[in-house]
Amino acid sequence: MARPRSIDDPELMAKLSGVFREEGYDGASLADLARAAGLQKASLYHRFPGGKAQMADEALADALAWFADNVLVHLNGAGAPRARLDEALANLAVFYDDGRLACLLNMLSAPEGRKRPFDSGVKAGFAALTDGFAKVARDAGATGKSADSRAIRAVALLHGGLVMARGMGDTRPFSECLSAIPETLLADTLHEGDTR
Amino acid sequence: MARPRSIDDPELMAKLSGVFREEGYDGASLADLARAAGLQKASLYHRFPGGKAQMADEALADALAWFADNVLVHLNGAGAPRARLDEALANLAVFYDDGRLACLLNMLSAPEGRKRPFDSGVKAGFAALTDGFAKVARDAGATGKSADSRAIRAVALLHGGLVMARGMGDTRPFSECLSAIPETLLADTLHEGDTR
DNA sequence: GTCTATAACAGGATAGAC
DNA sequence: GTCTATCCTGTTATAGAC
Repeated sequence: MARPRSIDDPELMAKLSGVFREEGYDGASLADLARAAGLQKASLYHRFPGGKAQMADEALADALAWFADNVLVHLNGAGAPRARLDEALANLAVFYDDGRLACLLNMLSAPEGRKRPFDSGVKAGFAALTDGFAKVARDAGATGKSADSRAIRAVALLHGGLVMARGMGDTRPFSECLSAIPETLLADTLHEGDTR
Repeated sequence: MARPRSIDDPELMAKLSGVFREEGYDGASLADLARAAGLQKASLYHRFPGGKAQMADEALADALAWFADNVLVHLNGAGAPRARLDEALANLAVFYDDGRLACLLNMLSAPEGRKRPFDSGVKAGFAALTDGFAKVARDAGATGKSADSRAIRAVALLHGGLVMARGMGDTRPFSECLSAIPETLLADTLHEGDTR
């Protein structure tokens, strides 16, 4: 999506992503990133000539790729909508460590008109997830317009749950919101309070 | 809640809040804040001896006070649940400028264990809003446990909608999420797709 | 109370040795 | 490719005149 991606150490990217997810783009200093990576700042600049912006860029591309492989593939795949959705939600719970880890889409989208070329990646990430949820809703029988509405609400529940979990220092809001997503997307086939 | 609050220029606080909401805590430099306030950096330090942290602290206290006066007062007031909720949602739409302005609760909650004494304010803000929504749900007939779940989902919809709107540069997700809140809180009395 | 000026420091980024 | 050492800029913060 974003960059052709040369071969790079996945472990390194994971460490860098962790810093960005915890500190945000501005909050993450090169010292933080170097410490987490176990490298010197100059070494990071050898891997990322574009500096911090490139690190964030690749971290985002990495996350989007993981999303595509572990979440979207289920949402957009074949099979029963509810089963597909459960697979995707289970992997989302893993990705966000049950609400303990923030989302790069939120952490990298702060400033409005300024620099940051992340905007297109962030936008694409939200759109891809929304589309995936919408497909599940349509496959479950929702009309196109209703499916779109439900998908937006589902994405908002996911990210709102993450924001709440981080802000309150409590992962329960995230769990609550995740469990609300099936009802939100598939209300025709599920009744509130049923066996789940 | 946070500080006794000496008499301070509301206009100044509004300007500073705007910078924090747009740039985030780390992204907001003193130069940004001074420019927005129309003051010199040293003047800001005269008003806020505690520096940037105090500015953010007071901005948050300010926002919480506005919330209490314009949102919570309706949610926790008397009258028909739906009418109270509509009042609160209308004011929320104003506060967030229909999704164009981010929420301080999100912008100030980034780092986990670090410094930042905002955590208690952020937590209190989420809790107060959740409690207000829960009260509306209970008054509309929901059981205590169901009301709590619905309230968490409503808060998540609100903040998730804001995150989406900012990330996608489009206010429609925010509007969609706002309109989903009544259904979420009052599902017993409203059916999806009714006249609103 | 607000200004000009500046000190003290951290952050991002490079040079060059190995 | 990774290190040590360093530069330069922007940032936080303070001193002192008005």
